[in-house]
Amino acid sequence: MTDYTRLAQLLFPHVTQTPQQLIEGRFPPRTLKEGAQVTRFAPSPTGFLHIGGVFSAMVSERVAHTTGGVAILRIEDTDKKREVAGGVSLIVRGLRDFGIVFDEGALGDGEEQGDYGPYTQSLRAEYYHVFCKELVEKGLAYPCFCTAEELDAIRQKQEAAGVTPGYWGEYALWCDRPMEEVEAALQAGKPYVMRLRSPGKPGGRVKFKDAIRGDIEMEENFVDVVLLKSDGIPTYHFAHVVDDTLMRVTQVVRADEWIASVPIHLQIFWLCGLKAPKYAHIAPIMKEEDGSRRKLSKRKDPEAAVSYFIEEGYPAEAVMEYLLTIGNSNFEDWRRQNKEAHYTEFPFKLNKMSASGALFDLQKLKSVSAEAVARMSAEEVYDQASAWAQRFDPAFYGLLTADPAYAKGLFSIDRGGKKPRKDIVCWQDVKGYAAYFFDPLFVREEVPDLEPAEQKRILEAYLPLMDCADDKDAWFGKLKDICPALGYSPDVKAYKAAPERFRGHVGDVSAVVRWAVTGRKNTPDLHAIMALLGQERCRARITDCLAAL
RNA sequence: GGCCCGUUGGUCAAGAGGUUAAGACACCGCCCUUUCACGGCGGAAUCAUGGGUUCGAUUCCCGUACGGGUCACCA
Repeated sequence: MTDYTRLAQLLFPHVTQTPQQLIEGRFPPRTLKEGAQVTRFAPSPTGFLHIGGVFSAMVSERVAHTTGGVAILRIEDTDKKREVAGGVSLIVRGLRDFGIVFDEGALGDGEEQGDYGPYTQSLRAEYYHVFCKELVEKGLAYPCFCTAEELDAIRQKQEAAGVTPGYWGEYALWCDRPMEEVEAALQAGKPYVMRLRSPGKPGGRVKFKDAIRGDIEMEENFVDVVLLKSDGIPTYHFAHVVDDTLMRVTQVVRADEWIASVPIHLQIFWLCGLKAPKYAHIAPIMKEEDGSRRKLSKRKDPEAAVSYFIEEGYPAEAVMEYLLTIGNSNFEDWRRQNKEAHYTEFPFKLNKMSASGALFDLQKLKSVSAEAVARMSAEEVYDQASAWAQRFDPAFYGLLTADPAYAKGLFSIDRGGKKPRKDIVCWQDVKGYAAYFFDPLFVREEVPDLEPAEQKRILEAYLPLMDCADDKDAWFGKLKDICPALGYSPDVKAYKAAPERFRGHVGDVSAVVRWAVTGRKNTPDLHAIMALLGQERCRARITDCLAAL
């Protein structure tokens, strides 16, 4: 028995399997069609879900599903210090709110689905140990008993000497200690971490291909990085290698801050005798502040929390479409050519992603959202708006759902044609948009242009003729009919040709009626509004108005 | 500081060694119109910078600047 196998036995007496057995037994190859990608979104439950996380999750999920592959949601809870209670369900629920669905992984509340689990890293300790044990046997990993103070001293020494900081070369104190010393430390029960015995050298080079950036060449890793922390839980680097191998991930999609550690990852894959997955490092969503841009941050930008978009009432699919336009700029063209299609039909491509981070543009989100709402049917608008109101504006929810047919009727005004209105950007806007349809919300907030006496003449002339059941031509005909006697032109062109001959035109007349009935100077099609409001309500409003004049 | 990445209008961006350098959002103007929208038409606005290579560079190469990332028992 060599020293290495003895050490491995000492370190991992509980490990009986080999990586090979795991790979062939518990985690067999998947049967997928040619080109299908297995991807994963692997968040840490360290706080609320962030729009950048949604972006990353969406890209992973889209890549998997547009290629006919599998999307995994894996929870990276190896940092127990930063973990937040309820963090997992926050993520799962948030993602579900946006319609991002995974085939395997965490479901929240401790539940999981899929055959390649567990999908929560804290539950996978045995697997990491299996791989680590083999590395020890091959002399590629070793225990390090350095204290935080010792590590600190090393760092200071390196800084003073101006050399690359890190646990490597002569600074790797436990790399070449005699077996007796290691055993003694172990016997003494000193805490230790497991480190990689890196074969890399300063100045060595590694090359790899990134799906978004193309070929990248970097200095190879020569640091004896930590594989297992003193509590036996792996670092990200090691967990990435083991998990993505066992889960049969083929395409890693992650934030570009990971580019710098690719040499470490590639080296661990190589030393474990494993094939590394393909990588795609996506640029983060940025924010502009004080004239410069920076990555959107959880800490500093609470408006980046997905809860913000939910509360404002942006339709989930609108947010997804916005993210898609950031991700693949040809999405917009596709959307214009496929007006009716669902966004999941768009062929998302990693290699069309931008290598530099896009500024989050609320203006653009609003436009995309208005566009998305305009595409919806009155039924959909009603369903989604009332679902939102139920959560965030119960009083309005009551009004909206008291008479569903009426509410759907108001949403169908100027909707569905070739040129739908785009007044509703998010569900929060609905209340303001529809207020005058509900007596409890009705107020005359704007002031009409005409004098009260003039308004009175018009309304008195119109009221006896008003019939909300008229069809549009008959309805407008009556407005025109009262024009001549009042001194207004029923024809706008005639008015414009000789304005001095009239007090105004039919548009001015209808403006007064509009104001009396809706309290506003601008509304969608007034005929449709009055038809929906009904004769009684319109008469009451005009009568009230008259009484106040 | 070392290493890596990036830089086309205000924003998102297409693009190719020779183009009038697409398109979208926002902005401005006009048209349509009973209001507002919607829609249509038009406008203003961009290749960070200095050197090369080339007949020709925004595109290729090198440097510079600026921005970003990373160098943890965090992910």
